[in-house]
Order: sequence, then C-alpha cells, then structure tokens
Amino acid sequence: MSKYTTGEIAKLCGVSVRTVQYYDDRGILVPSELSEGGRRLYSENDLKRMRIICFLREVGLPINSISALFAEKKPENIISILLKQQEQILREELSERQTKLELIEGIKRELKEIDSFSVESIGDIAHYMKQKSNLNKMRLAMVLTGIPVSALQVTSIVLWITNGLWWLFAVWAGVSIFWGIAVSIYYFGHTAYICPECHEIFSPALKEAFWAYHTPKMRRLTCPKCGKRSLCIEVYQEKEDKNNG
Amino acid sequence: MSKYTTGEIAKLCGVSVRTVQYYDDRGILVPSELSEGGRRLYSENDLKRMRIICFLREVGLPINSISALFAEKKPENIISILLKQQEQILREELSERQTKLELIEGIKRELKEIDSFSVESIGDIAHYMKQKSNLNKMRLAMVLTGIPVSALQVTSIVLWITNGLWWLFAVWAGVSIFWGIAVSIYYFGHTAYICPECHEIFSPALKEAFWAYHTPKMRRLTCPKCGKRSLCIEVYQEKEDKNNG
DNA sequence: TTGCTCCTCACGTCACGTGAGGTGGC
DNA sequence: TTGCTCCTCACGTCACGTGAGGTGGC
Repeated sequence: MSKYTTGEIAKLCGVSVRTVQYYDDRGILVPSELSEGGRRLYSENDLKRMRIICFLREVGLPINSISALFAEKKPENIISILLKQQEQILREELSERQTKLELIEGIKRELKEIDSFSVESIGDIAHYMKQKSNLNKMRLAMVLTGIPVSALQVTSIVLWITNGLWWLFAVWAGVSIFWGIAVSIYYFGHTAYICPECHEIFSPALKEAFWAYHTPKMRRLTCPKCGKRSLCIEVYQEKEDKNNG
Repeated sequence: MSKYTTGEIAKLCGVSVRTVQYYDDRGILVPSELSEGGRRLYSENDLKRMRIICFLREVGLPINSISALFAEKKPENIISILLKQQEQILREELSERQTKLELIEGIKRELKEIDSFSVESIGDIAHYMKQKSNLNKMRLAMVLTGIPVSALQVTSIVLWITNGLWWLFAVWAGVSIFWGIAVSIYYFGHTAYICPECHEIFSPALKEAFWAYHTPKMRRLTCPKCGKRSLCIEVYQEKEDKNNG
C-alpha cells in the first residue's frame, strides 16, 4: 500500500499543504496513519475522500456541512438536500452581485451627464437612483391622467371644425387649465431638487419651478442655501411634514 | 441645527447601530460632536456622508477603499477607478458562482442516472466530470479520423456496384481493420473505468473491454479489485507510467 | 551535512453580530 | 423611578494564508 505525505495529497488535489492540515484539524480528513516522527501519512482511501471533499468545497459547501455529511449513516439522504440548499444560496449570491453591478452601471451613466462632479454628488446621484422608480411611477401616472384631457382636446377641435360645436372646446379649455394647475401642484409637492454646489435638497417655490428651464432630469433653480443658480437634479420626495425651522 | 443620535442615523440609513459605531472606529464617519455623557451626535453633513458611505458599501466597496477615497484631496480622480475595479471583481464573482452552479447541475444530472449511489460515487462522478471535456475531445478526434474511412467505404461500394471495381473495396477493408485496431488501442489506452462497488479506478484488458456491453457513458466490466461485474463509469485517463506493484 | 518537507503554535483576514455589564436622558 | 437608548470591551465568524521557530527524512 502506497502512502501519501501531506504535500503529495496537496499536490494531487491542487490545494495548499495548510489546507490539508486544516482538514485534519477540522476532523473531515484525519490521516489513517502517523509516522514515528509525527508526520501525517494518507492512504489510498484518504486520497479518495480528499477528492470528494475538494469537489464539495469547489461547489461551495461549508466544512460544517461536509463534516455533517460524513457523520451521517446514510449520507445519500442528506447530500441532495445540501446540494439543493447550496444551489439556492448560489442563486441568491448571483442576483446580489447583479444588483450591485446594476448600481455601478447606473452611477457611471449618471456621472457622465454631470460636468463638475465631487464625491458629494455621488451621494446625490445615489439618492436620485434610489427614488428613480418612484419618480418614474409618478410621471407615468401624470401622463395617464393626461390622456383623457388630450382626447377631449382632439374631439373638441374636430367637432368645432366639422360641426361648429364651439362649447366643447370651451369645456376643454376649462378642464385643461384646472388639470394643469392640479398636476403642477401635485408634481412639485412630490419632487425636490439637489443643488450641485452645496448639495442641499430643497423644494423650490411653485412659480419659479414652473417657468424654469429644464431637461427631463434637471431644472435651473436658485438654491435657498447657497443662493447660486444652477441645474439641479430632480428627485422624488416622500410626503412628510417638514419640521425644519 | 438638528443633531442625530447613533440610533437615528442607523434608522435613516437602514443599518444597525453597531455598524454606525463601527464606521466611527474605522474612522470613515466620526461624529462631529460628542455629548457630555460621551454619546455620539451627528450633524446634517454627517448624515449625508453616511448616505454616501452606505451607497458605496451597497456597491460592495471595502471600507479601506472608502477610507482612501475620503482621504484623497481630489476624490474624483480615484472614484471612477475604484468603481471600475469593483465592477471587475463583481464580474469575476459572478462567473465563479456560475461555475459552481454548473457543477451542481452536472452532478444532479449524473446522480439521476445511477440507481445505487453512495457518497463515494460523488467522488467518482466529480472525477468523471472533471475529465469529461478531455473524454469528449478524444471521442471527437476519433470520429473525425473515422470520416475518411467512411468516405472510402461509400466510394468503394458505389464504384464496385457501378464499375465493378472490387479492389477498392478490398483496400477499404484493409484500412478499416487497421484503423479499428489502432483506434481501439488508443481509446482503451486513454480511458479507465470506475467500479461502482468498490470505487476502484482500473484499466480493463483490451479484449474484455472491446466486446463488453456498453452505453455511451458506461461499460459492463469485471473489477480487478472486488471481482464484481457491473456497469462502470468511463473516465479519461492521463497517460502516465504506472508504478503500482 | 545540506536542502527540502513537514510539524505546531498563533496571529491576521472582513464587516460587523452578539452578549455582558454599565450608564445617559426623557 | 422606569423603560429605552447608548456606551465600551471583547469574543465569534470562515477557511485558510503567512510567518516563526523547530525538526524529520532522503
């Protein structure tokens, strides 16, 4: 019977000597023999067991589970459960990394759009990205409520031209003005802006915000804290009573 | 100026109190004030900094990197590098989990095909799976070398029927017999079999293996160790001089 | 005798979680 | 006075890596 030393086992299984020693400490691969000098000697069966251990480790099973597996009288019963659990864990870890990657992708996109960026602006963008879905939901809701108003507009114009029905157009005018005011109040009540200079989050006066130059993501506003006028990132604001005096 | 306690900061950022304290220990978020009783008091700016830290942690950046980032005079220079590195790391971790998942998928498939399985058979299957690509490469090579032989066969038969050219068929017979012997020797020289009973890996005698009943993955052979005749898994064998006596 | 391998401590890793035992603040 | 929050140690996690200082085996 050929016997293997620690180093030989390590080389055959592609791990470090320390790992083989560690598996002895943890009791999952105790050498079947010790030399007079106290050195570990592994048998052919030990090598096979080590190969099994290495495979289970490659799959990601923790040593405790491997230990439990070998302690079991009928390991067949437990192995498939362990593998299923491990599969579940791996899937979760996968989607976790996916999320992190998407966060990085997101911030890289946003950083490209900003010319002067500081570390603080990362905080701003992070805030913006977290509230992004809320913001998008609100915008979608606004567009959806706008559909009947637009439909009324088209109908009223068509009927005015074809049938001379002027009063429907007048109704549309009334409704659309009311709708516009309501939507504006709602919208600016639920959005806030981040000053790129001092990173203050503020809600502008309705009339300033309404007429201000803006892009889909930003609006040129005057920061109430630093007083500078610049393009501010729009973010969603949770409705909460303000207690800043 | 409103001041936040440890617990408030923790709640606002969705982390534990211990985490806030830990960030103080690590020096990435030192409270701007302490109460007389020695309690941490955080300012509005501290909260913003904490939000940045939390975002960077969510992305997976280690605390050392965050610390380095804040220590930098021009953090803009370093942040994009850090994010790129992190992206790289995440991609590697992703493919690592992918590999582990594929290993589990593989072993689950193999386990289904075996009726009586023990933990040792997992070692066998792991061995088989590792050598699988080698085995497939060899089989492909054999098929490819077989193509000219088959082509010769078809040609010779066609010419025999249409032109009465019998000698080409004779040539084919000679070549194909030679090819068959050569391939068999090569094939069985590079494959081994695992006994499902005692998990011994052995190379059978050529003539037994050649005639034995087999499936694409297994062959019914007699194990030289335990003497039992059973369906053995075929594995690839690295060519190496054997020194077992 | 000289390399090489192996041995046993024992600390370090990473970002906290989890008590223990004590105290501040409403 | 009573809960509640917060404080500081300090150990535990997980699978080894990495010396240090010493020794076995060819």
